[in-house]
Amino acid sequence: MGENLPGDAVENGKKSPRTPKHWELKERLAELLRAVSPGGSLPGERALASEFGVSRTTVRKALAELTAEGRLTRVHGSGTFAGEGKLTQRLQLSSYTEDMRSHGRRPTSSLLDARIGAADPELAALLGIRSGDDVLRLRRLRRADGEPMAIETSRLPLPRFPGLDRYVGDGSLYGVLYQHYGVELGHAEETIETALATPAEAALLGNEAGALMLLLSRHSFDTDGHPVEWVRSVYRGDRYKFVATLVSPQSSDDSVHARLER
Amino acid sequence: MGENLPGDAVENGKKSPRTPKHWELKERLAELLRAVSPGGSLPGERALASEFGVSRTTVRKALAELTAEGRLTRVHGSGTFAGEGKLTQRLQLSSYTEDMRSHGRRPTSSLLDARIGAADPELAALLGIRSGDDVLRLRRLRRADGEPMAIETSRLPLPRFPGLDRYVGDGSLYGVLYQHYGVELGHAEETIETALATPAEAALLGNEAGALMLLLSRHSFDTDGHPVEWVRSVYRGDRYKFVATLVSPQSSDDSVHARLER
DNA sequence: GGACTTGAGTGGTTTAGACCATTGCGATTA
DNA sequence: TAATCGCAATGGTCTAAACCACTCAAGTCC
Repeated sequence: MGENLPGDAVENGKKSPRTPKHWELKERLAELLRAVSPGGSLPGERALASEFGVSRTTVRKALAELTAEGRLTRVHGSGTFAGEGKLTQRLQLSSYTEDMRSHGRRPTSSLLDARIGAADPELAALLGIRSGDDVLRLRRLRRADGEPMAIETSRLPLPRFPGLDRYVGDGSLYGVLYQHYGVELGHAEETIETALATPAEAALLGNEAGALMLLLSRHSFDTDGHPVEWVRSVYRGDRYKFVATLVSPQSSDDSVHARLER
Repeated sequence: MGENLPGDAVENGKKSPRTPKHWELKERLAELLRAVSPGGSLPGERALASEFGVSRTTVRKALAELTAEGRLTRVHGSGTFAGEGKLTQRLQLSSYTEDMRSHGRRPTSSLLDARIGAADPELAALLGIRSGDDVLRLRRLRRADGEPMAIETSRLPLPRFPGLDRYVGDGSLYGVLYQHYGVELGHAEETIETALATPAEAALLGNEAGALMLLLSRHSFDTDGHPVEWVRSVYRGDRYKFVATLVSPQSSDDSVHARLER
């Protein structure tokens, strides 16, 4: 369609619709992929390279993008398979466990390690303790139907929850906080951004190093407004999607439509 | 074709510390990068390759990841430069314009095109109209301090907003809806996931094809609960970060800590 | 039967080199 | 002076080839 781009970069009398080979190949593979049901296998890289008359490097670049988009799953030594789409996670102060169950998934969670260390100044400020105070660091691996989905690293202020390290396990952390300390969560501040998997994360997630990830940071407070935890979670970008329900800041006065202006 | 589901293998115990060269190089480059102020330049690919004794391909792979993380900016024909960190956008029913202003940024928005087309069944359902009804499609390019940040594609039901296509421009769409139709936004459902830039999007954003993107889909309703728009936005993953404030579903009864269980 | 070995096939990493496209600047020219 | 040209440097794409690491099943051995 005619796209008139006002003052944009369309000078150069010779505008080449430069389309890299690997991109064109990607679209042809996507086409080919539509005929494959989830879990089905694709030809090997070498076969694709000779079939489409390109080098294996180019095939790999196209496959890499399809993989990053979650449309392919690749298993070293085994093959390339059609992906299975994304799960969604509600952006609210609710339970991973419940969210997954409501999607008909079987959620599990395992504690990777629990360590006590000293808070640096930044972390101390976040947790409302003094620099150098003890902090409990928990790392959990979350799965859905047995498939690794996310790595969650929580940090909690031990001075506020003495003995907490003796209570934690594979079960509910929030349950422990409630039963032993009477603490309930009130609100949290959460940020979402993109990231790439580190080799260690990739190994745990059955993912590839450098894979697309969604990085969530959550700063939770109890019902009295005191900080409870600082959490950093990495979710597989090829399998996850977050959902939020947004509500208009106020009912109706003059300022509303100004605040909603776009 | 494969019958079994791949990718469920999770090893434990023996883990060869296999560290690819490009990853090790990436960390060394990150170190080198700390000594460079934002906007400063790095040596060329060929220079780095010979300096670190690796091939240019390996250098490019390391640089590609750093770029995807927003820590580098690369300009074809010019060089490689240190990045400038991410902006944040509040996840609420507020204005892009106001958000940017509150961060001291100068936001601008330009209308790329406005077209009228027929709704397919799915879109019609989302917008509360009949399949085949007219839909106004708006594409906007959003910038901060002149730098392209996002492409936003909105779709609105024309039967509900007759003549809307004559009112829209570079200005506030929500303002137009309020002034001409008395419509204010009530709530919206928003999903966030990762995506890769298409060549067209990349060209508009001054980005690279295949770059990391945050894909936002928003379904907005007015204060009466009627659908107003369906928006699909792609934000630069290397420059953007989203923030949400989460509130505990309800005050206090027995079910609360159960719902908060993790 | 059960445990082990082996090897073919797969994806993963790395190399060296060629060529293309864009940029920016210095030298040249009108 | 001002515009243009040329060219070197930069990043982008692509190839061909080698080797590594992992998987899986067929074959072998006890």
